[in-house]
Formats: sequence, C-alpha cells, structure tokens
Amino acid sequence: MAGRPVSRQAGAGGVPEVVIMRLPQYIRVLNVLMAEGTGIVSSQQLGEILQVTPAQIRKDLSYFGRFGKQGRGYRVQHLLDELKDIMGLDRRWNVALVGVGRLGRAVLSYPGFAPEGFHVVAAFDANRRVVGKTVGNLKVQPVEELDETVVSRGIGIGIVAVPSAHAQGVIDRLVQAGVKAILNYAPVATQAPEGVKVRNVDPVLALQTMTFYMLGDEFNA
Amino acid sequence: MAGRPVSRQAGAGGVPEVVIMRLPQYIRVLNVLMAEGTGIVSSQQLGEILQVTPAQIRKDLSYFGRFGKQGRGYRVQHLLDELKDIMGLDRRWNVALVGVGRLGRAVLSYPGFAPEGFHVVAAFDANRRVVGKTVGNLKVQPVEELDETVVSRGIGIGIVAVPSAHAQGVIDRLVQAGVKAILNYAPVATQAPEGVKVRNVDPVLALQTMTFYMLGDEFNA
DNA sequence: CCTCATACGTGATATAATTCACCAATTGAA
DNA sequence: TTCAATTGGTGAATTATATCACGTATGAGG
Repeated sequence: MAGRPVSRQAGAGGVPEVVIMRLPQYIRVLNVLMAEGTGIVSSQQLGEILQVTPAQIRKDLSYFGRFGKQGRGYRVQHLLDELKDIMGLDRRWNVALVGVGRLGRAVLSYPGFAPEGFHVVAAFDANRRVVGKTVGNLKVQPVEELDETVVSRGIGIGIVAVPSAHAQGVIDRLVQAGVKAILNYAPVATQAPEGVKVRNVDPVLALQTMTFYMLGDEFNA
Repeated sequence: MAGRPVSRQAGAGGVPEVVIMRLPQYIRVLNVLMAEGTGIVSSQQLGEILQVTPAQIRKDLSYFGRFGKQGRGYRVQHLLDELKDIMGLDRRWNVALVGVGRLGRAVLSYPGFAPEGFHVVAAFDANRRVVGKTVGNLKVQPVEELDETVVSRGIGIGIVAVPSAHAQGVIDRLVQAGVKAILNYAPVATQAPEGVKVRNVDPVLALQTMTFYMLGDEFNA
C-alpha cells in the first residue's frame, strides 16, 4: 500500500515548511475520521474541522500528488496512508532523552509517543546521582556515552529536558552525535546547524503570545 | 516606568500575529542579557542570538514605537520594560487548570509559570475520585464550579489537560465562563470563537513535523 | 569642531503564502 | 441520456511577510 507517490512539482527549494507543519494536523483529523468509520472526506469538510480554507488543503496536498477524486473527495484511508508515507510516519523512530529530572521523567512516562512510532530507547544525564538508575525500563546513562549509543541504536531524534543553561551544550552534543531532529523543552533561544531541525515545547512562551490580545487597547482593537 | 508607548501606525487590522509571536522571544533574550549585565544591544546582536535578520527585529519593534537610538542600539532595560508592558507581561495573570490527571499534575508542579506571572489559582476535574483532593496547594473543584470561580477569581486563562475526547467540551465551558486564552495540551484540532486565543502544546505534533526532513528523498533535497 | 563609524527607523521592493476562480471529473437523479 | 450539483487540481491574482537600502541621528576620537 502507498509506496512513494508519483513525482510532482516540488520544484526548486522543495515544499514550503508551512505546508510540512500542517500535514501532521491533517493526519490527526484523518485518524479520527477513520476511527469514526468515515470513508470519504472533502477538502471542504476537512477545512471546517481544521479551520482552514478548502483551497489551502487542496494546494498543500498538490505539492505531493493527486489524492482526491473530483466530485467526490478524498478516501480517508488512502489519503491517510499517503500522508503518513510522505511524512515518514509509517516508520519507527528511535529517540534519545537527555535530562532525567522532573521534566525528563514526565517525558519518559508520557504515553503519547510510542503509539505514534516514537520510541525513547536511551536516557542520559550528567548528574552522577541519577546515572545508573532505572527509570521506566531505561537505565540512565552518562552523557559521555551519547555518541556511541546514538550510532549503535540508530537514534535520529533527541529530546532535551535539561535546565536552560545547559540546553545549548546538550544540543551541540546531540548534533555532534549525528541526531537530525531535536525536541527542546528548555525555554531558551537555541541554535543548530543547517540540516538539523529544532522544535521547542514551551508552554510559558505560548501563554506569553496570548496575553497581548487580552489587553484591549490601541494596538489590537 | 514604561507607561504605554507613543501611539504608532498599528493601522487597519492591528499588529500582525507573526510579530506578536516573536516579541516574547525578544523578551527572553533581553532577560538573559540583563542578567549578564549587558546595558545596550543592537538589532544586529539580537538577530544573531535569535537567528533572524536585524531588519526584522527593527521592523517588529517599529509597530509599537521607537525604542532605540541611532548609532547606539537599544538599552536592554528600557526595551525590556517597554516590551513587557506592550505584551501585558508586567501583570499578574490568574489561570485555571482543567484536568488533574497525570498531565495536569505535571502542569501544577511545573515551576516555570509563576515567575513569569502566570498563577494557577484553581484546578478542576470531572472525576469524583479526584475532586476534593488537594494537589499542590489547590483543592480540586468539580467542573460545575468553573463559571463561578472564573468570575470570582478573575481568571482570564485556562489550561486544558484532559483526554482528547473531552478537550473541546472543556474549551467550550471555559469560553462560556469568559476565559479569553486557552493553553491546550490535548492532541486534537479544537475550535474557539473569535476573540478567544488557543495555543497548543503538542510534543508529538512537533516531532511529526520534523521526520519529513529526515527522509532525504525527492521532496526535500 | 569635524570626521568616521555605527545603527535605528522606514518607505520601497522582493519574496512567500494564501485565496480565487475556473476547468474537468464524477455522481445521482430525472 | 441529460442535467444539476459537487469537488479536486491548479494557474492567476491577491495578500501577507520579510528584506533591502538609504536618510538621519548618535557618539567617539582627534
């Protein structure tokens, strides 16, 4: 099923990142529709659920192929398969966690990763008091073993759950080890070389982007 | 100190949301610079730290006023004060948490909110087994008391930490109660009326937007 | 006082993203 | 079979966002 879709434009610089950011949301909705037993969905319906225009959905999908049928819509199962394949979400991804403090433990016990194919297979900490302990099936390793483990276990993704002051250093180490994607929980501005993606999980920042709209003054009437 | 800045363009539809999303990041960096004792910073330096062009920073700030001095740069203290004022981050914000399960408890024990002015002053849950228990200084209330408490405690922000299936319902209740900003931890597409902001904290989605770039195929060469 | 170097603020320009609008399929009903 | 109603795909138009580039202010150094 699926197999890479027929080649499409994808022209010069590839697919815009904004598009890539939306596809997983489409997948989310399609999963729900599948579970509900919906067989076919239109860009119109999808757009209503996601609060985006139908044209945007069609345009986004058109970067990768032609998945729908005129007059009908998209077969939920089929579109889901295709999108998962395109995004690499039909595979297993091995993940390394760095920082096994309060936050790191919460990450380890979060049940949402594995069902989506993200498996935390190694945990690291710089603190000698933590190293060696077993937390949720994993024995915490010293950061010195990072490089070796990343290679030997085929780890492509790192999760950073260390204090802000150490985040950049940890990111550098992960990059050095060959990780290509980093999920950073530390509330700081970080840097990574081209070719390495970093996404931040930052609830405080999220709150701080909303308060502006709660002021009701000259700038946001 | 500060007081609303001089009126500026802010024209038709107000300040673009992309700009609002960046300002808290500027504040972050300014805080660090302050702590390091830096007195003055240029858009150039700020841009290097945040990996954006100096022009973007200047343009962003220009929506709100003129905070710099030609030939010199920005006084860190001054710019910080102004930005906090603009974003409403010099105030205290009362927050309600809905959902006191595993995730909700993690939110309650997260030490990062209060120092930034976000105070969780009430916690709600639909589960009778949880209601009445005390979790981190707060007595868990039944969701029936939501409306009253939101009003009486002056709560403007809600945090949703309930299972996906219940998230939309909880959001509706929060909106009904008068909350204007919602931080949603449930991994679902939600809806809210105009005038109510919703931001999602969604680590899995973040991971899912990165895997695409780890495939190295026709679409992202 | 004069000159040089720096760096903000901003209109103009360039780039990117979104939406429009229409054609061509497709379906179902008359 | 014909017609009306949908709906995807897509080039064109529009809108939004980011960058450029230059005028102007500032301070340092002689």
